[in-house]
Amino acid sequence: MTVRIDETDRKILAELQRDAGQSLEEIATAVGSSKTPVWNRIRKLREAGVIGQQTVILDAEALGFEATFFVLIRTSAHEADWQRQFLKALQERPEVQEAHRLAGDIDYILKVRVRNARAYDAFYQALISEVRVHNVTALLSMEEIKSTTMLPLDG
Amino acid sequence: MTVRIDETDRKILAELQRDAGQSLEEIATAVGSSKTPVWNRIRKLREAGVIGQQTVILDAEALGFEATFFVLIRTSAHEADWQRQFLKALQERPEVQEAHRLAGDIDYILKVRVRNARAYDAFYQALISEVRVHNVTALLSMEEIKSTTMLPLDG
DNA sequence: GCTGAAAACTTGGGACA
DNA sequence: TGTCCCAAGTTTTCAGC
Repeated sequence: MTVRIDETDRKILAELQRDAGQSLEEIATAVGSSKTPVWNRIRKLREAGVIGQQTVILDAEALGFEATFFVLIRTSAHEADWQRQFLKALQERPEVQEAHRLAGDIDYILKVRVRNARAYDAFYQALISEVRVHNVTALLSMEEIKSTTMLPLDG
Repeated sequence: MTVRIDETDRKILAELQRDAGQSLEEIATAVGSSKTPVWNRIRKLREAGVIGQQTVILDAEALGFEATFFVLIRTSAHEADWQRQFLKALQERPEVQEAHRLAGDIDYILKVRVRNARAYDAFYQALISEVRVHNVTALLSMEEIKSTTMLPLDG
């Protein structure tokens, strides 16, 4: 499960994060190695699960997803059964882009991407009808200042 | 700037989101078309900026990024100059994966990914020394329940 | 705006230092 | 482990429908 990752692996991962569409040769040049060794490292990192999904970042606004909400949830129900149901509800709803269980006062935070405020309300009503929650605060994003999936691997 | 996107475009985008490493032929089959038309559509969508960065999702924990914080920021400074400086600070810090300006009571939310709690503290100290903020609440993630960049394009 | 095919490039793997 | 090289497959362009 744990993989030993050296400097070259880290450089390869940084290149792949930056642009996964590059040819093997470009990556090899960028990291100062050549095709076969780079290819073997990539294969190993993929097998180890360090490299996951290869995807494309789409322009959410251009596709009509104009509202992003961060939802802070407090609950009084802490039983295993409630939690299982809540997790299942989140996994099933594609408008939930992120969900984290938190330490402290607030129990969960969600990032919810929807077409408009009405679509958020529909989501909210569906959620609270499926699972009991104690208190919900929705924070509406006015402007996405920054959004990246890149990890800083160069340090 | 605005592109007309039809059903076929939407299917292509959904396929690319799901797996950007597929061959043109696989995508063409999946959407019920053939290589050349699919290729022309992809090119147009790329030019229009609907398709952005092509990347790879890495396993943050395997790479030693073990702490995620959501940071809620209230400020009393609403001058353009302060805002410019704050935005610049966020853009420059690679540990900030998301930053949104919010409507209402809380002014900004950040998602910050760091190696450990000490690294978060270093980030926090650096941030408050660069820009004046009124009130900061950090929410520590205990568990990433869900994380995706995919938009639900099938509806 | 599609089909089909040709040209250029890329991948994935084998033989060898 | 890395370098060189090849066959198979893929991308990109283009003429014709």
